[in-house]
Amino acid sequence: KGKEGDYYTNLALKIASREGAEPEAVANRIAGQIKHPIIKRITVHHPGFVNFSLSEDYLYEQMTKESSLDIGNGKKVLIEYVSANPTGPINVVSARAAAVGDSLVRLFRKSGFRADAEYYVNDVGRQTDLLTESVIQRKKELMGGNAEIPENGYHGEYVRDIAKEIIAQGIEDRSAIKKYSIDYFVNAHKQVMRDFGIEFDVWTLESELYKRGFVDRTLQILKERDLTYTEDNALFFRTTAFGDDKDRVIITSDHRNTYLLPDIAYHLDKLERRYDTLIDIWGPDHHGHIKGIMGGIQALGYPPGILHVLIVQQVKLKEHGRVITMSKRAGTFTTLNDLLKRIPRDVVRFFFLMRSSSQHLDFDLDLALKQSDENPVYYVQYAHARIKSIIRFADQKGITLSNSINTSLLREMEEFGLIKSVLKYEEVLNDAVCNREPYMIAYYLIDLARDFHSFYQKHRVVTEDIPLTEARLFLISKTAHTIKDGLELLGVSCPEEM
RNA sequence: GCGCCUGUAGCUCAAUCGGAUAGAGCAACGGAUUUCUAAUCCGUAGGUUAGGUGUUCGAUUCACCUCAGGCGCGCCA
Repeated sequence: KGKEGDYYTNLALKIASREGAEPEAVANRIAGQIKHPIIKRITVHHPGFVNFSLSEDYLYEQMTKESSLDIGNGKKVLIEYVSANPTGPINVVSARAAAVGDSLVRLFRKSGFRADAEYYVNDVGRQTDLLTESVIQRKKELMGGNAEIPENGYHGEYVRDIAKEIIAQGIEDRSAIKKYSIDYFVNAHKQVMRDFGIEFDVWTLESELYKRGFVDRTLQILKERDLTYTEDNALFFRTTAFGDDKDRVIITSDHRNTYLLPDIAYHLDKLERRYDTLIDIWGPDHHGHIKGIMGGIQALGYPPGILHVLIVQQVKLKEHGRVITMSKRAGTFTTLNDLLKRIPRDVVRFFFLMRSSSQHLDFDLDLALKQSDENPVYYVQYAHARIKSIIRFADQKGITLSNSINTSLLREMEEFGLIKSVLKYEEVLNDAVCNREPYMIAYYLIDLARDFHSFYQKHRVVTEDIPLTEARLFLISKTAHTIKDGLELLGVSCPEEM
């Protein structure tokens, strides 16, 4: 999009600088050589930009075509996200990752990929042991004893809730308590994901990877390829061979696996399921693990480019102009559950997707609660509801869309604005998928809604002029359809009336 | 100390591979509706892009330095 015209290129400036030529002369030569029916006008501007304006006939013609994007060619993509540990509730960063991940799955599917959504459950290891011990201590406390919560144990109120249930059900055995505690959270996570409108295709348990031998196989491969060594009684994986700044421990001196070994095994499992691309969505505290996993992928013989790790940045909750502090230690962090209790799902989704996921996000609770023009999600939804209302009105008048719409009756400035905005959708989809950034859709929808509202303010749709009415009805139904499609990609509902 | 993210209008954020006069929303101010939804529209104002140096036709964007905020640097996940 240029300052003038619909598209621009800086090609002349690039050529001129390489050839030592005069930019505007190059631009003029380019402009002089391009002739195409879809281009109405080409202009050259200082210092050497070439601007293209599309012809009206081309725009009219495009309006009558169904838009679709197929850049995936049926390639398989696996998007793994949230994967919160079954040792506590889902926090706001994971909630944001949930919104982003789900939207990406929808985006990839929309653009011709075969995309699966996956959730990984770390149901093995020290954290689950700590949870188990914390529950046992709370149980002891509830039965009249003193709780001795271990160092780095879990202090949240939910630990007490689990202990109560365990007492009520008479569960005594440690391993049974462990299973009960993990199941408690896995089920809770499944439920809150459903409440958030997200269905995962696959839930993979870490314990299953052990059972199916993936962890042993991974270790064997690393050893065979001479990528491990023992130091201080611990087994190291030579990640420095793949550009890491230090090697990583995979088996501790007291013979426990660190997270890294099963994580690499998990990626082996994913890769053997024959995906063309893997996408992992992680929180900001995990960026240090990228090199370890990338090293693992390469050690297993796969190109590093097959995996894309997206770091979703942190979320700051704000209320009454103040930041709500989250303290894990005190067990007072805000969860996705809490958020959904207070704020409509559509708003939570839209707010998380309104910003680039690689940027820090301020979540303003006061604004989210407002059902007014300050809240952009309603702005977009309202445009759709307004259009539907007009279509109902036209219907009452007996005007419905015929097969012979004359789109060339649309000649007003606001009409062209809206036409171009609608036609831009395909490009926006492409950008959003290629950049893996759903916020581009959200931005676009706000723009599209604005273009519609501007048009609406200036021109009446339903008039005595039937051919024009039909052309405008066609334009706005196309707009409504696009809004609905876009909101679906964000996982936001699209009401018929408001 | 090292690494990653961030710093753009009062606030929250855009700005495509380095491109044109840095754009939106909210807040502020001034207007608009006898007709299809005012959860709307139009206008005004608001900027040393944290600061500095460099690279070049051109820097919010790239490099280096300084300042400020966040996160990570465990044989936890």
